[in-house]
Amino acid sequence: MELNQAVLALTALAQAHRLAIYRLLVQAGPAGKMAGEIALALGVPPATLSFHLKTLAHAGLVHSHPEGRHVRYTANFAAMHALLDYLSENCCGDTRAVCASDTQQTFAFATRSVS
Amino acid sequence: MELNQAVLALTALAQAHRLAIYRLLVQAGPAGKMAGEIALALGVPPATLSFHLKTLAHAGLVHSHPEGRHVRYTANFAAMHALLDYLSENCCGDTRAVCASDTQQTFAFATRSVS
DNA sequence: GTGTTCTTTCGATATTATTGGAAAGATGGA
DNA sequence: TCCATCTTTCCAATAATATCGAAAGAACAC
Repeated sequence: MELNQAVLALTALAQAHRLAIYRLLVQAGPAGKMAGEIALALGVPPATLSFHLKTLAHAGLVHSHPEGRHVRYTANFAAMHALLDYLSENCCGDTRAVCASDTQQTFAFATRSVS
Repeated sequence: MELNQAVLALTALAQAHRLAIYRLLVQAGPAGKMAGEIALALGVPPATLSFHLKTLAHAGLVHSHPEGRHVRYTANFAAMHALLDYLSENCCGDTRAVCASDTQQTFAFATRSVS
């Protein structure tokens, strides 16, 4: 992942409505949710919701699948995975022990299995 | 972590200069870097750099420690950890297998040890 | 076809963020 | 003290983003 793509994804998540939408889709799993279900769950006007969904989709964080006159939105888990890897890249110059000593917590997302 | 705090942190990271600064500090580890070193590494004018460092600090993503006339900035690893946990919270309604089946990759940051 | 439902686009407005020169504050050295 | 250095604040111009009513597009039911 490159910096500009990461900024795009982070910008998409850096807005209360969009973060709420994204989290809703993460929790929904691969089944995702219809645009209308999202609107109902979050109380966002249609035009506003559409604007934010478009932003999330453009950033690659969600996918949309038309189904009749509905549109199903799903979280793109691979994209989130790539973003998290990017944020932790070369953490502490890869001396993991140093990271761990910093905060009682391990900077553990550096230990995730990589694609 | 609550939504507004997460939005604050994501907003702080959603800007090319700030993301570059943050990654530099992550890679520097607990030793961090002086403001001047960051300016030199990234070629950002002093006033602009100060603005962005303040934004990152306000979001809790970095800490600042004055040392004489220099100021050392360090990444706050615990804050990043909390943000990542928030993003993956209740992933797929906690049926991890479903997440994994979505993309060949496990949504593995859900498996991290929690503070 | 006609009407209904779901979603998106249009457009105008309001709000917020970014930028960097110049000046000020604060520290250390001679 | 006086000067050089490091960082922040001030400020105003510029740019980007969020909002949502109204209209349009697209698909289903009858």
